[in-house]
Amino acid sequence: MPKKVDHQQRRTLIADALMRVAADQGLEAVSLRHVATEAGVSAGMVQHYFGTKDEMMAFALSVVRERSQIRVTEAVAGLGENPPPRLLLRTMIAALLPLDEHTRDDGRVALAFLAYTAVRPSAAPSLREDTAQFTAFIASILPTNDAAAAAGLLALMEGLGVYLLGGQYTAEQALDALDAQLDLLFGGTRTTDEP
Amino acid sequence: MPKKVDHQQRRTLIADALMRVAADQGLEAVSLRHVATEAGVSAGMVQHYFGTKDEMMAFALSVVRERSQIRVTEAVAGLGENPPPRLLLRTMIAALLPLDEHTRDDGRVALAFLAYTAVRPSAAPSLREDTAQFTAFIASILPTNDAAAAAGLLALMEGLGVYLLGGQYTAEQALDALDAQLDLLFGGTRTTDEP
DNA sequence: TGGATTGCGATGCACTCGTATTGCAACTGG
DNA sequence: CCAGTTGCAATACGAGTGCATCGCAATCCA
Repeated sequence: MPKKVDHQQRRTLIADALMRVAADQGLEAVSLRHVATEAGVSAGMVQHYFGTKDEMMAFALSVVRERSQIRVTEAVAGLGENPPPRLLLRTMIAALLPLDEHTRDDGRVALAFLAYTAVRPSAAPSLREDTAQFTAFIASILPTNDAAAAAGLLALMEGLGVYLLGGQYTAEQALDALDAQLDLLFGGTRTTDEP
Repeated sequence: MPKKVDHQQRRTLIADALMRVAADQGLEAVSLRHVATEAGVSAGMVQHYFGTKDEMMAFALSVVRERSQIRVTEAVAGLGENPPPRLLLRTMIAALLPLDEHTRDDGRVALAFLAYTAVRPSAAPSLREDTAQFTAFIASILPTNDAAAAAGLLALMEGLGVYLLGGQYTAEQALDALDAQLDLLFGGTRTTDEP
């Protein structure tokens, strides 16, 4: 077995390039050659690691999901053990919002994939599962234990993300809206040090 | 001046075809020839009415926005004069959600355009204005007059739309979440006849 | 009735696309 | 040391893209 090469590393390298292209030119600009150029490799190599374009897209989507997970767990890890529910929720949701220029890129890619999977339902189940898990978790720590309220909070997060990307809301406005919502859900008393 | 033809009608005919293509194959499948075939006309004619593809896209986007407006005003018109604020809000928001199979198509197109304009900011200002107007209106009829709460409600609507399209939420779940939110905003007493 | 002007179909052009195929260099296990 | 496997570059191909151009038919104003 000659030439040991880290396949996973190559694939994520390519996926990174794909996400860069998608972030500032849209998913429709993602082609084998574009991605290859962006990654600084030959088009043949991309083809070597991803037999087909759909495979490449699927992998990139999995990377996006994975990164979101990581962002959330990292943010939560900074809270120490047994954080108050409201702070926990706020931290998790804020971690998923495209608030700064860097996370905006990821958000754009995620939004592009959202529209992408809306038409190619092959990857939809996994996204559905993510959402279901998240709603269940939110409901479990909400004081009311209300499934509808949990679904609403998650939807609010998604909408904030969309409007942040579209430039309709500023980061401040989005966080204000989030905090106002948490006020509503947790009874109107602010328990965290928000500006 | 020969051959009087209703330009506007032709253009909306073509835009309709575009939206049909975009609804079930995605915006990336939208090409001059595809749209022409879907519309049952020649590719040359599409080119005749839209000098460039971007122009066609821009027009289609304007049609999408216009249709949303119409849907809302029609729904509101069915309420009679001076409807209670909560019912008014619920009606308007529900009219914008992709709740049935028919409005799902429109929603898919809107979502596709959302991702599209996230990368081509040329059409973003108009969307921004729509959102700003809507938030201002919502804030004006909310009992708390809270801008953040209004922004949150709108974001919640957008998120519900996204999740409805993705299949994460059913129509019932989405409406439950909306009603739960209105409960929160209007003080917890249901003033309308919801199931 | 006769230009003039418009509507629109047809064709061509220069690209880009995804994928299949080929060839070769590099490396490693025996 | 060399056979064999693997990594990767290059190329070719057919299909599809947006757009420019041409040509002709239909129509209206004079």
